[in-house]
Amino acid sequence: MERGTGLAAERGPRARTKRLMLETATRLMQAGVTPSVSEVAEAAEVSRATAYRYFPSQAALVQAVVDEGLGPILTWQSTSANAERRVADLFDTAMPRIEAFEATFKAALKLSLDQWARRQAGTLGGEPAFTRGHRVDLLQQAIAPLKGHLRPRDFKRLAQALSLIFGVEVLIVLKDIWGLDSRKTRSVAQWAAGALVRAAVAESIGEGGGDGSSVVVK
Amino acid sequence: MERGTGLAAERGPRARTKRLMLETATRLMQAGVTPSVSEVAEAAEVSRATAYRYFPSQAALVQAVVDEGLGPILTWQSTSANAERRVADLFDTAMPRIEAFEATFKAALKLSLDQWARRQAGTLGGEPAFTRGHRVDLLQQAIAPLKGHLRPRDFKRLAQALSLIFGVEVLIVLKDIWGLDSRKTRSVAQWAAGALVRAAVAESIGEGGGDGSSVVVK
DNA sequence: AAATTTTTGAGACGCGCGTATCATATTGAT
DNA sequence: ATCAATATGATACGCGCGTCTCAAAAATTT
Repeated sequence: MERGTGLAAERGPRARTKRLMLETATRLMQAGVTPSVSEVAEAAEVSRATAYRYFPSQAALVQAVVDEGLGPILTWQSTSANAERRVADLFDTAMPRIEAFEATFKAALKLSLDQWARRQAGTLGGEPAFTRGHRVDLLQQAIAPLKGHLRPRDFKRLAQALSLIFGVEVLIVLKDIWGLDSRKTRSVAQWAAGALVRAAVAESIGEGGGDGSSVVVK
Repeated sequence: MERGTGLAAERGPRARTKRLMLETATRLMQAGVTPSVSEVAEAAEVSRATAYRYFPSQAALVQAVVDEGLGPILTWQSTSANAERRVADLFDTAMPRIEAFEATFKAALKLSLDQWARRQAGTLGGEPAFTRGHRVDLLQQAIAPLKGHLRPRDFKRLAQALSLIFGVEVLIVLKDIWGLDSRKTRSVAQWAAGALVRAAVAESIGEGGGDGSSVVVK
C-alpha cells in the first residue's frame, strides 16, 4: 500500500502532491530541461522540503518520469507473426515515445552512467538501481516468431544486436552526432533493424546448404 | 604557441605539471574511477588551485584523457580493399581501446549529455563543446571501398547504421545491460557490423532503384 | 648574484544539492 | 467542536565543486 509507484489510483493528500510533482516534472522534462528536485518544487509551488520527501533525489524523479514515458512501450504487442514486421512495429511504437521523452531518457542514461562510475569507485551509497533492461524483453518478444527457426544462441545474438539500435543511444548518435532529423533517424534505425533480422534468418537457412537465397520469412 | 593540447613536445615547468596531471588522470580513469579535478590534484600531489589552472573543469580533464585514448584509433587504417574486412579491422582496433578507456569514454558520454541538457535549458555557459564525432569519419573511411558500388545515400545510411554499433554505447548495452563479457560483446558487435555491410551490398546488387524499407534480399 | 617574471600553494568565498529539525497548517475521526 | 495524526513550510547545516586572492617558491633574465 505504500510502494505505489504509479500515480494512478491512490487518494489522499500524499498521492495528490506526488501526482502534482510528477506531472510538473514530466511537463518540464518534455520541454527539454532536466530539472533538479528543487526546480520541480518551485515549479509545482511546494516547498523544497516537501519535494524531497517524495523524491529523495533527482534520480528518483527521473526514474518516475521514465516509468511514465515507458508506459505505452512496455504494453506493446503486435498481432503480426512476421518477425521483421513485429520489430518494425515495436520501433514505430517506441521511437516516437522515446523522442517525446528524449530529455528524460537522456537524463536516465546520464544517471545510470553516474551509478556505474560510483560503483567502480566503491562509493555506491544508496541502492536506487536503475533499470534500463526493458529492451531485452521487448526485443525478444518482438522476434519471438523466430524462436523455432534460429538456434538459441543466434536468437539471443539477434536480440542483442537489435538492442544496440533501440534505445536513446540511437537519438544521441544519429540526431546529435550526425545531425539527422527525426524522420531520417527512424528510417536509419528501421533499416538497420530489418537488415539484422534478415541477416539472422538468412544465416540460419544458409546453415544447411547454400548461401541463403529465398529469404522471405512468413 | 599556447594552444598545444597535446602533452607531447613542450618543455618547461608548465608542460611538466600538465603532463603529470594528465598521466595521473589517465591512470586513475583506467582504474575505473572518474576523478574530479580535486582528486587528480591530490593524487598528483599538486594543489587544487594549480590543478584548476590547467584543467578548469572535470570536462576539460576528461576531454584530454579521451584524446589520449583515442590516439591509436584515429590513426587507424587498413590495407585491405574489402569493406567488410576493413570494418572488422576497425572494430578490432577500436573496441579493445574503448574498453581499456571505458570509464573515460563513459565519463565523456555523461558530460556530453550534461552539455545537451544545459543547451536545452539555455544554461550553456562556457564553450567547451565535446567532439564525439570521430566515428563518422572512421566508418566512412572503413567502408570507402563501397563508395562506388553504393548509391551515396545508401553509403551514408550504412555508415550511420554502423555508427550505432561502434562507440561506448555498445559496452553499455551489451556489458552492463545484457551482462556479456568482453569477448562476447565484441563478437556480437562484429556480427552486427558484418551483417549490415553485407545487407547494404546485397541490396545494391538486388535492386537498381528501391527506396529502402522492406526490400527482399535476393 | 640580483632582479624580475612565472608558477605554485594555502586559504576563503559563493553556490547548489541533499539532510535534519521544529513549528505550523491541514486532514480525519471521535 | 475537539483532538490526534499527518502533511507542509521555513530554516539551518554539512559537503563538494569551482572561483578568487595573495603570499611564498621556483625559474628565467640581466
